[in-house]
Amino acid sequence: MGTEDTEEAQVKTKKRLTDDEASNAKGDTPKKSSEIKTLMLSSSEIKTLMLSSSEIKTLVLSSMKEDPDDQDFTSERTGVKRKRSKEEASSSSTRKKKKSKNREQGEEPSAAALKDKKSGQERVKEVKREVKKEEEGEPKKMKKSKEQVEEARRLKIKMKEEEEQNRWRWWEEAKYEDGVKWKFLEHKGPYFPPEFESLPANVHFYYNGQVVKLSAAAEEVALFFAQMLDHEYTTKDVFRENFFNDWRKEMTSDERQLIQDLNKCDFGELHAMHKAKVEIRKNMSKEEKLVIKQTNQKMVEEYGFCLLDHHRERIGNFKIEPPGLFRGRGEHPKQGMLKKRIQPEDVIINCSRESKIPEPPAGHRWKEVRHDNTVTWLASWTENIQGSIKYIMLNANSKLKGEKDWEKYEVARKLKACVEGIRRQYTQDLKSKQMGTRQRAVALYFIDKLALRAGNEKEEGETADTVGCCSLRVEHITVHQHLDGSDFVVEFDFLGKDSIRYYNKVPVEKKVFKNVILFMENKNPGDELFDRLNTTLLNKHLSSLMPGLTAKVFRTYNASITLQQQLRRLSNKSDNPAEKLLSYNRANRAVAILCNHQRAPPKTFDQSMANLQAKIVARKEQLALAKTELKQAKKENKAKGDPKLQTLVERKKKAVERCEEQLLKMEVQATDREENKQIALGTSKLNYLDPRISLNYLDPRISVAWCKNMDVPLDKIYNKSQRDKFAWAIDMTEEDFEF
DNA sequence: GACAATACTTAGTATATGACGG
DNA sequence: CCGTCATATACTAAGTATTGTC
Repeated sequence: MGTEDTEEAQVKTKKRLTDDEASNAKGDTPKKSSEIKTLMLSSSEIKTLMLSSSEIKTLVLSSMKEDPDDQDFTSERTGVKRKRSKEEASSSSTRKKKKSKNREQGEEPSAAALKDKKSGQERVKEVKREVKKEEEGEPKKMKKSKEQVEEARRLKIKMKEEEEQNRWRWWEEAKYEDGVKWKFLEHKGPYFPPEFESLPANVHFYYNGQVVKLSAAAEEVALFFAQMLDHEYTTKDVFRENFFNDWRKEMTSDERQLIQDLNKCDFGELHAMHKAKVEIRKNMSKEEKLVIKQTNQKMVEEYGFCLLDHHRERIGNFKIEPPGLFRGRGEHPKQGMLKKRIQPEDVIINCSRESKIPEPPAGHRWKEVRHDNTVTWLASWTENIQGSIKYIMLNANSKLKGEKDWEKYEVARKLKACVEGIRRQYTQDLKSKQMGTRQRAVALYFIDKLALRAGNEKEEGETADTVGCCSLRVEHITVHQHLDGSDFVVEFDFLGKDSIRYYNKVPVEKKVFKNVILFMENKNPGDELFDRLNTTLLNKHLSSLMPGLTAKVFRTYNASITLQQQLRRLSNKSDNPAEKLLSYNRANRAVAILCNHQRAPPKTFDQSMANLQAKIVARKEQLALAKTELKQAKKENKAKGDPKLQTLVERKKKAVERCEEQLLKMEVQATDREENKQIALGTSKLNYLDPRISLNYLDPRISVAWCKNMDVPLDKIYNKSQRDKFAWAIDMTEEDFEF
């Protein structure tokens, strides 16, 4: 029901409230559109690993799972591991096992081996550099370069294999008992941002024209504001007021006495200093930048990983959020408030009882150290703006995140099996005598058909005024008996998550239409449309229809099923690679429209579009030239038959091919972007469709299977981190996979 | 049963990175 | 080799959903 409609891709207008009113143009759906992701992978794959001794140790440790006596693991932990290994052996028997064999042979990445690996990676880099030089160089050097290309390729493949071997294939292991997220967890604790350093003596703050030397606390907050001066944030009344209030709280009483009016504050020198610093950073020499890079890498090595059940896992956000001025989205009532510096005394650490407990920074202690293995976070603190809890958690490529993701798609697939029944039921419920049931039915209809979010209640005045399905108000809906040739049209206009506007005119079933009118009767614009319904009630009902079913599952289900259908409809095995990618991107776009995913347009959109067109023209010329050169070379070759000329012909041929390929690619890219813009501009002046975000809703196995079917290399579709994140799907998916 | 607390996913924006053309 | 630009990653706000508490 929902999906067919999405295929028609009704034009939807979306944008921020603050933007100009859209023209509500109901244009035709552009016939072509998509976005080519040019993926540059090679260099990221060849990341130079700075192996600290700690990493080597952890790697060695994790590789020694077959040799527990040698380690400081408790017998309990090793016992668990042994048991799981056995289970793994039996449970994975139905799956592909070829790759796991190396893992079981207990290959030990000794320090020496690791060093070797590192040098291998460096070699690849060197070879690549040289290859680059060669390509531009003399033809006679080609031979050598070919060898080196070959070597580089081999090394790359070897590294890939190595990485594959080191990967934790958790999806082949048995799951833990309910609620248990890990058996062993060790980490270094979060990384704290550097302390504030007072301003240099030659940088002044002025109040009412007079130099004022601020206390350190006040100075730090003043600098937060000064740094943002270029942003329009700082011109908003709410922002300024919130900032000024919180700033004054940080002042000494003398300062507070003096500084009473933000308009009399002159942050000019602080602002200039900040800009100068940014400039200096930008103009740093290569060497200086390298030093910074290496320092960062060391930091990642030390704080960016944890040890979870014998496996070294990347942490997603190991840094404590630095202090600053809160920037909410949309018309946030708390924008500009001071986000305070977090101290170790605010932080709760979570890890194994028997692990090495992280050391708090010198002179500090943790708020608490707990050992709760039913949660996935490593550290947490309470943030002062909303009073919500922030967590340090693992990277998306970790077991904990991956398993949850997988589970999510499995629930959505289960919904596929029973969605027809559920639709029949809510269609029935539209006629219910119970008001609550009817409201539930209409809400469900919207959630299913339009992929609306559930719409939890929010505390008024705490956040921007945004809504989802259950929290829609009368003012967000307009009903039209007839509109643009359709009957029973409901017009939605509200701000959703992140204050992104949702604007849509949808023809609905008559019963739905009548109900909406009924729900709106005798209500004020500010009243709730579904006054007898909330997300808890809705989800209670849903979970009674199918275990694990909640409102958001519909978004996952409808997005994934749409992608699958669109891919089947749009792509052909006989298409050329660029066309295949275009189809893939178009299918993704259909999902982005469904999910109302947008972003601010790049400031330089028009410029870059023009650039691309110019490039295409240039490439066309180049192609023409290459063709004539090829002809010329062929002619000469025929006449003389020189072997040298023969190779020249070959080269020219290659050049022509390369040109054609690139031209095709660029043209597809141009089409894609142009169409993206068309969709966006047909609906809103300021926002663009963002097909990338839909990733959260799309079962990666659909894409993996599609790649296999279409003979498209996976790295055309997923970049490195996406491939890491979806390793489970890439490993287990065959070409006959069906969502 | 309301409501607050908790945990975890989703999402847009800012910034870093690195490929590519000049 | 260097600047420009697109892409990748970092960051963190803003959602969803469940659980605990009174």
